[in-house]
Formats: sequence, structure tokens, C-alpha cells
Amino acid sequence: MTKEITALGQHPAPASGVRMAGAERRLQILRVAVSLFAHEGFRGTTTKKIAEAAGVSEAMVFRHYANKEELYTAILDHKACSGDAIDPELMVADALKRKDDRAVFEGLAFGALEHHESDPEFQRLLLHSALEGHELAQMFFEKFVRRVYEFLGAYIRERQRDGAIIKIDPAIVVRAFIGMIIHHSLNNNLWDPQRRLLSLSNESAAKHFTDILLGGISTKRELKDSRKDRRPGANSSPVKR
Amino acid sequence: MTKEITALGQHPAPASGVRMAGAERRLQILRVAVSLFAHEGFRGTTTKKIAEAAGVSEAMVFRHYANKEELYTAILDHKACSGDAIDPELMVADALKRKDDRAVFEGLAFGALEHHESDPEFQRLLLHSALEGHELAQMFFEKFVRRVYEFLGAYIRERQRDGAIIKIDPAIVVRAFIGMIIHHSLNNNLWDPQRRLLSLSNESAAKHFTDILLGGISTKRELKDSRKDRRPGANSSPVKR
DNA sequence: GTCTATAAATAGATAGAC
DNA sequence: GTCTATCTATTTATAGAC
Repeated sequence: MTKEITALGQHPAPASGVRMAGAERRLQILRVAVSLFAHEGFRGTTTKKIAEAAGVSEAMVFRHYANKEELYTAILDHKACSGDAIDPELMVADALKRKDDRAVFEGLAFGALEHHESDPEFQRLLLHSALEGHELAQMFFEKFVRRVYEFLGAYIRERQRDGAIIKIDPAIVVRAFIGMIIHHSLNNNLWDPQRRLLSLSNESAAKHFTDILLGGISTKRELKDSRKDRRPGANSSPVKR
Repeated sequence: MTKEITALGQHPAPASGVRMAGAERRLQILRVAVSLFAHEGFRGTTTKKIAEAAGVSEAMVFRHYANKEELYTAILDHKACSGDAIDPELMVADALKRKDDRAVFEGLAFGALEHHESDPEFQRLLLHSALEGHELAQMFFEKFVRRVYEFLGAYIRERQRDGAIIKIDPAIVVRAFIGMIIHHSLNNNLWDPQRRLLSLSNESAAKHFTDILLGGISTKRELKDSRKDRRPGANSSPVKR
């Protein structure tokens, strides 16, 4: 009886009772571990902390996952394989068919920014595991990033044949565009969460990055400055200096 | 006598002798620690490993640095304050005065890319400490990154008054440009060191990123495709797919 | 399924000899 | 300045009771 009471205070548990079913507990441990690994990295996260955060004993953690490494791996591919990672190609399938360059790039940018914002831990997790040289990070990069380069590169090549995009290595364009997006998310999530340097809605960011990119690679001159929805960012935001 | 022999095999020591002067040894320890911290992070690097890599006993490490944290701190501000961190503003001072936009942006990009390439450990170190929430990372960001935003933002504002750059929040331009550069370096140093997705010389990368940015923010249309030095990247590189 | 207790290994840090 | 030896705390992981 006393045990239950002490345990209850600890965890932001989904269920009300203390003793939960195996699969449920397993998932709960995984979830609290995600958060801890994301913030402290693999070595910085002790099994003890995980157990405490989950409101169980350490022994329980090892009951569900043979060892720490297995738990980490389970997290990484849970994150990578679950519905979290949406297919970028499908996201803009319609725009691709219409050859609407603006919609393609802006859609991709917006989707990525929204995803990063909704799940900032994923970025941290990936960064940690990349730095630590974990193979799953490498795998994710290989599978996901390469695909973006390939399908977006193919689209750019097609538009070059159409004469709509200048002659340039498509990979450079992809690199530049992804760079703006990733770096912006990194700023928001990691370096400047208070948005002191730049505060911007995802819509606005996607639009501006797309403007810059297309301005730099389109063969046709767009009507700069004249679009009526052009505002200098979400500058009405509170923390602007 | 026997001690010296065992110790000698271990370290890539700068000096030939085993017993070195205090300051020298202190610096040597710091240097091997830089490399270890950069690759394994703070918690991933044990004092034992540092000692081994330096070819001394653990006790020696603690003789020079009171504790692990002090060593880490010493590294971070050695890196941040030493000649490694060049002043970006001075780097393009001449171009700024001439109001040569291309030279300004291309110079900054090239300088940053070269710096990242010559000292890839610094980027890892900074990333690790940012993830770990170390205050010195925050400090470096505050001091260095903010300055770039300020001086480059000021330049952009000036060029907007000149009518040379479109109406847009300068911080967005800085964010986009830095994004391309940082992300490219991150790819080169961390995710894709074999350059499987994109292989590019720093000169070429700086030029292309500048082309894209200026194309997106200049009021005047440049002669795209027609510049004689325009090549589709360093595509002659070996590992291109 | 969950706990307490504990083993076993490793971490950071110190003492004292040379 | 450098080492060996050692201490203490922490960390991963297991055993066995309930």
C-alpha cells in the first residue's frame, strides 16, 4: 500500500492505476526514456533516472529491455519507423504533378518545420546519436535524407529540362534549401528557443525561404516586393529587438 | 626506466622526451581532451581515457585540472577565445566598404567553410555542449552568433536603403544564409564525411550559396547561367552518383 | 509485475612514494 | 612531475521475495 503512494507522485503516468499491463508499461518506459535520452544523450541518461521518471524500479526497466543499448535502439527505430516520419514526397505529391515549384518547396519546408516543432525531441535524439556515432542515426540519415535528395533532385532536374530552373547541380539546391530549414529548426529548438534573434511563424519561414531559393534558381524573374502578402516576417511578435 | 618505455607508445606526443614542462604537459592534456570531448561528449569521455591518450596517469590530469568540469571549461574557452575564432567582420571589411554584396557574402561563406573544415572538432564540441546545455556553449552562441546577425543585418539594412536589396527582414536573410553554410559543414563533418550526397570545394560551395542568396534578395537581376566560371559544382569529383 | 537488495564494473578523485 | 595504489560514489545489471 505505501509503495503505491510513493510511486504515484513520480510519474506523469498515462494510466491511473499503478500496476499496468506489460505492453503498456513497456511503452511508458520507452516514452520517458525518449525524453531523457533526447536531453542528456545516451551516456548522460542513467537507467536509474529512467526508472524514477517512469515511477518504477530499475529492475523493471531491465525486465522490459535486456540492457540500456536495447532500449536506446528501440527508441530510435520507434521514432524513425512510427507514423512520426511522414513521407515528404507524398506531402507535396499534388504540387509535384502540377509542377508548381513554389508549392513544392514551400510545402516541404512547412511540413518539415511543423514536424520539427511538434517533436523537438526527435531532432535532439538524432543529433545526439549522430555525434555519438550510433549506427541507427547513420541508418536514418541514409534512408531518409538520401531519399529527399533523390526525389527532390529528380524534380529539379525535370524543371531544368523545362527551362524553369537554371543550370546548377540539383544537389546543391537541395543542400541549400534543407540547410535553411534544418538550421532554422535547430535555432528554434536548441540554440535560441526564446527566438531572440528571429521570431517567425512556420508559414512565414517556409514562404521566405522558398522566396529566397526560387529567386536564386528560377530562370524567370518574379515580382519581388509587390506581392500583397509580403510582410517582413512575423515581426509583430513580442520578443523582437 | 621501464615506465618511460610503456608510456612512450601511447601518446602522439609533440615532444620527444617523456617528462615535459608543466605548461607544455597541461596544453598537451588539453589537446587530447579536445579530441575526446569532441567525439564522445562530456559524459562520454572518462578521465581515464584522457590520461591514456595523453600518455600519463590519471593523477596527472587532476594535477593540472582540479576536476573534469574545469578541464572542459578550459577547452571551451581556449577554443572560443584563442585565434581559432576569427572576426568575421574584419574578414570582409574591404568588401563591406566597397558595398560589394557578392564579395561580402561569398567571403563570409568561404571563411566559415574553411574554418569548419580546418577544425571539425570545434563544431562537434559546440554541438555536444549545446545539447548538454553547457553554459559556455550558450555564451559562445550569444557572443559570436549574435554579432554576425547584428553586423550582417546592419549591412543588409544599409543595402536595402540603397535599393539594392529587396524589402525583407534582414534576420531572415542571415538565418537562411548561415543555414546553408552551417548545414553544409555539418554534412561534411558529421553526417556525410564521404560526400556521397554532394561533393563540393569550399570555393564552389561559397559561390553557389551566394548566388542563390543574392538571386533571392537582390533587386537587380543578374545574368544567370551566363557567367563563364559557372560549372555545375565540382561534379568531376570521384564519388558522384 | 513489481519490489528490495546486492553484485560487478566503472567513474571521478586523492594520498603518498619516488 | 609522475607514478601506483586506493577510496568513494555511481552505474549497469541480476537474484530472489512477494
